Amino acid sequence: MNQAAAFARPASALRALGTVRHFAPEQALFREGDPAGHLMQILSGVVRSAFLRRDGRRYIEAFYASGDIFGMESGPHQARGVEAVCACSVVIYPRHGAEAASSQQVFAAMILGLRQAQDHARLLGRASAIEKTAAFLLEWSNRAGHGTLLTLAMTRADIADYLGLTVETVCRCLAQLSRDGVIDILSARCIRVVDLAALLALTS
Amino acid sequence: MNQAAAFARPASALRALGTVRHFAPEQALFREGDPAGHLMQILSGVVRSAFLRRDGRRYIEAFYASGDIFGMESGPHQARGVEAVCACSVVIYPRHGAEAASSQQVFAAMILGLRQAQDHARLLGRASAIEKTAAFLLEWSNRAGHGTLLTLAMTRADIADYLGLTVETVCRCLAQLSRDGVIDILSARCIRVVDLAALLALTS
DNA sequence: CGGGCTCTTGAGAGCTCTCAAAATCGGTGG
DNA sequence: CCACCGATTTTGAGAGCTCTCAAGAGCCCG
Repeated sequence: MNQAAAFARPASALRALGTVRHFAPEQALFREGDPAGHLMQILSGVVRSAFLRRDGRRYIEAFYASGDIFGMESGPHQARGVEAVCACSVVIYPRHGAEAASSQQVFAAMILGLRQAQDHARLLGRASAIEKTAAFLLEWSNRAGHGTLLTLAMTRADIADYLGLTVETVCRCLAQLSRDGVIDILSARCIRVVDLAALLALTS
Repeated sequence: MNQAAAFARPASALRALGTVRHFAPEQALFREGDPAGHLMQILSGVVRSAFLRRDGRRYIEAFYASGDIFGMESGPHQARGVEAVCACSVVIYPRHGAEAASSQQVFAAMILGLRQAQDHARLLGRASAIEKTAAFLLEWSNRAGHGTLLTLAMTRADIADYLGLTVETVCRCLAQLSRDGVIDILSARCIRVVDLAALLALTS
């Protein structure tokens, strides 16, 4: 999963083709239904890819953080909005140019994206609320490297919409994990993983 | 979604590199943890890609039918079993040879696979049992072309594990759709779609 | 015709959602 | 620096949806 970090370095060839842009929290990277002929790579910050259902509920397809490349699958598909979760910097390049310049890299990013989508589907399909919450913490624990201190950029609502739960259920699960001594909730956005093994045990 | 059919024709260049094999119902196309250095394309029949959780429950990641290409994402990832749902024929070729011969085609198949995985995740994340069931019927309705008569190769258990539901819930939802006049259950595996618009309305 | 598997239907339990309200946090202006 | 305000987070109580457990019906195959 942290293969993503590998893209940060050899991206220089790509980087030359792209333009760096900065976004404020909640700002849209592009509008729904944008022609979408471009790839993006996160330099810093966190971004979310979200759908809005007819019934008003939101589904967050993925969070993208430093090093992540995405946008390969966009096209005349379903409208999705990509927004900054916090202040972030992004490299944007035209899709076809990028593919030509570094198809190998784009290919690798797509395999990674495919695996992540499959993992996400498996998580949503067959997991209890507590398991989903544990998996979420584990995912960001891996992204953060080996430190046990997580600083979450997103709100509980973001987490809930990513896990297919409600805000209240996410809160209750986090409280449960805290009560069980698995995590330590320093503040709402700052969580220390106390018992990594217990989190792993909740993941299948 | 029926872009898949497009691969059936220009696949001849690929086909020359691969070997055609036939499988009996329930037979494994390869074992879990197989080196997995190959791509596969379905010629006929239906195949499923499944995980077994520690708690014994099963998760079906995807069904593959005629024309579908898969195997791009396999690697030292998570063990999954790929089995024939019914008697089927498959072309198998070494992954690297195939990539070299027709990277464009493999690339397109991966984009398709990525979108399908994302669609599946969205379905599992934010949909009621009845919506999931409707989406499943719609998916196979699209695959079957414009006819309204569906012949399902898989059992209710397969459908349930694909949708993240139980067998009983799938039965109840199908019965509900039948009672509402949306579908007509001719036999367990043979369903006629009576009101396509109603199915679409259940999909967001 | 019998046996086993799949499918269907019912009743009750459990988990998550909904609705509601209190507590906490972060930023703004005095 | 402090008080205030809105947004976010947390906690509680009850409802609803899906699951579990159970039994009957239908189907295929020997």
